[in-house]
Amino acid sequence: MSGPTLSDVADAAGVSYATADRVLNNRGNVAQKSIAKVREAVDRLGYVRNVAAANLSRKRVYRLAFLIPSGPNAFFNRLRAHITALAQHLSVDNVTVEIVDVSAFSVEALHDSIGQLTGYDFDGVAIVGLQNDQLEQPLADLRAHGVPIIGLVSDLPVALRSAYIGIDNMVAGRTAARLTGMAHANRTGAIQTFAGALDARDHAERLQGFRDVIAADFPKLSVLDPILTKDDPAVLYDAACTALQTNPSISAIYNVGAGNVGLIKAISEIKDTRPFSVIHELVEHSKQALITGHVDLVIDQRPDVEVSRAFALLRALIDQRDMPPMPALMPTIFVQDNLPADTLNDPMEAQVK
Amino acid sequence: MSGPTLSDVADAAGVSYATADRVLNNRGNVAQKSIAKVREAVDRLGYVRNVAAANLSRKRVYRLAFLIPSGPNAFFNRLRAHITALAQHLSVDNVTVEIVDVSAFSVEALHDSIGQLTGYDFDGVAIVGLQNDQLEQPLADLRAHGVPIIGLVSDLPVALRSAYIGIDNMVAGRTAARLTGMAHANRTGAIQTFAGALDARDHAERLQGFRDVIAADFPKLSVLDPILTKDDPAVLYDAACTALQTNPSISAIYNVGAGNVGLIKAISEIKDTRPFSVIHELVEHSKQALITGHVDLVIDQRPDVEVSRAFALLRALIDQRDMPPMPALMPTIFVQDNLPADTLNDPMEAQVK
DNA sequence: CTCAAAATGATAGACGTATATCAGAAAATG
DNA sequence: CATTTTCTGATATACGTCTATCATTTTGAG
Repeated sequence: MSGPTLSDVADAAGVSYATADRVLNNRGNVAQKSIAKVREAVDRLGYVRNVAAANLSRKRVYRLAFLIPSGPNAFFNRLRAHITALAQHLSVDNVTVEIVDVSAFSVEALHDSIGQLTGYDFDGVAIVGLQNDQLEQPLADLRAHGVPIIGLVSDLPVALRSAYIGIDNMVAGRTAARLTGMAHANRTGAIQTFAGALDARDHAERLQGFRDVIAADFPKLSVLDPILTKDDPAVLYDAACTALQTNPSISAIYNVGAGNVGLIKAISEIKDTRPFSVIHELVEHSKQALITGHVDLVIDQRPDVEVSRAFALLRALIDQRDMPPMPALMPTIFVQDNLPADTLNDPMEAQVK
Repeated sequence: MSGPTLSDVADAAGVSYATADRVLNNRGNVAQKSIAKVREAVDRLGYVRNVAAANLSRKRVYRLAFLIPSGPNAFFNRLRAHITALAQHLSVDNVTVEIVDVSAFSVEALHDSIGQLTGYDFDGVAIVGLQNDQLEQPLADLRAHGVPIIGLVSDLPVALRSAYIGIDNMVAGRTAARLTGMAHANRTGAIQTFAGALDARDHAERLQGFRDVIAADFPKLSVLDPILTKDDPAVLYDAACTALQTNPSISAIYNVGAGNVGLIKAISEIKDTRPFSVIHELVEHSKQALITGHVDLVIDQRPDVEVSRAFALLRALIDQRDMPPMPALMPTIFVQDNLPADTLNDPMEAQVK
């Protein structure tokens, strides 16, 4: 029924429990011959360590750290909220979480924060990363301490993390394009795009995916070059107002970045028919914009799913188990009708339910 | 660090471990006064039972049963596949699953199957249900045996199940309507609808949601009365061909039910521009239809998410824990660009073709 | 062959809970 | 008050693993 125990393995291998234990927890001082015998017995019997018993015995606690960009960005606040909410429920399983705030998009700050992690001994770390060589040193140090590292939302240098949890931004851009194209119903049009900065990899990828699909499948549409906004609502507001007044042929708007409060404000001030509008990340203000009809679509990366996966993955890595089945994350499309009911900006309120 | 133990609670309550244990596992033969003292101590110390230790001690196995409609329906095959896949990975946690096939949509068959569950002693049961009074008796029996019951995909009589996991079909219909409306870009049009049967609650609800949104927000569109198909691909094929030939004003198609193989075939045979097409449930053939461009949208209820929630929920119910945070399930929109990579194929599917 | 080093076996206590047994105390009954 | 009934406490064993200790055997080097 419930599988073989380590004693069974020891018996089958013809060694003592102590030796089998030495092999499994590689404590050293074991002859190669014995190691082989035990490994063979493990395979033959299909032994899997009873993690519950093991954790009970060694009073295991999973001390996890999440490095999240600080600042007013609503998406990261939502991410933070999901982390704390889930962490509270996982405290039953001896999981403790520390959220480390990192100055947004600063390589230096991230570098230092990762470096400091080595001091406290965390058992696993999830990082909203950057693709930058400067991060290699502290990451390698962390790894050397045997700490599993995963990239979250935005990837780290590939060689130095065990996994990445986040969406494929090219796919996100393609999805946005597909629906924008559909909404034109074979009419002609021009799509004004906005981005925070083009050296932000996710922004560039979304834009690329968007362009690819429009070019391939919607020849009557043209994609206007992105206006760069630094994700600043004020900049976005001004830019959107100007663009809309200057170019009456704009039939759609797509912002690959953040700062949507400004964009929504600009759209809400349009008197006649507004352009078809697509933005990213479902947060309180984008949700409201869907409901009030100022925006048509929100492409979301489901931070709740990402967070829950991050926890599961880190635990699996720490226990050195194999991972549960996890199909690739795909961007989710929200319209005003399939909005989740929960509040997105207030973690405390969400708890109450 | 890791919370108080039951011994701590006993001490705090001024009773013996044995008495504290009697209270927590309500073994009876304990004075009201003692019960109160223990309860108070539990609250005061914030004691939570260490489930891992408890399960270890009592060699707990979670024997779960899933009652799933049998037959060639691709969606339910996919559901089955997700159940077995996840079950395999949960075997580490002593979870065993039995999938009980039930003749599709037959109240009598479901009645009997539920009745038989009482014999084998399962620890928790998930049922793809029907809203029918006849089911109350066997469900009540099961409950009397202390077996948690949840409705999956399609709900059971509300009073007799602990929870329902599935999407709101009204929302699904509304979502379909919103996007169909968008795709008309303010043009006029007529939408031909299809349904398996209108006494199937999910079909009726989807249709209702669809109609509501079109009526409210897209006055230039009309919703044609549904053609009833019994979810039979052959019927659907014939009906779709006839409708499309007879009524050239059809600008869109929406099938709230199954049997899409037939519908897709009919659409693929159209020579000039095909109508905008929306169907439900991402399975291998609907995925292919998206890729080949015979269908524009697939509204999916994410059976993988449903299954994983079902497991988590059943375990929580069995352990009498409180549940992890679970925001309402919302229908997911797939276009050809945000398709999951994994194969949705399954053995049954091959036979149908 | 000798002696240290390396490897192995045997075993015990701990983790927190479940379950059972038995003796003894408190309460209810007449 | 005696007697049954109900309740309580004390204690032991088990679950599967980790960790540690100590004695013993095997191996390798000189």
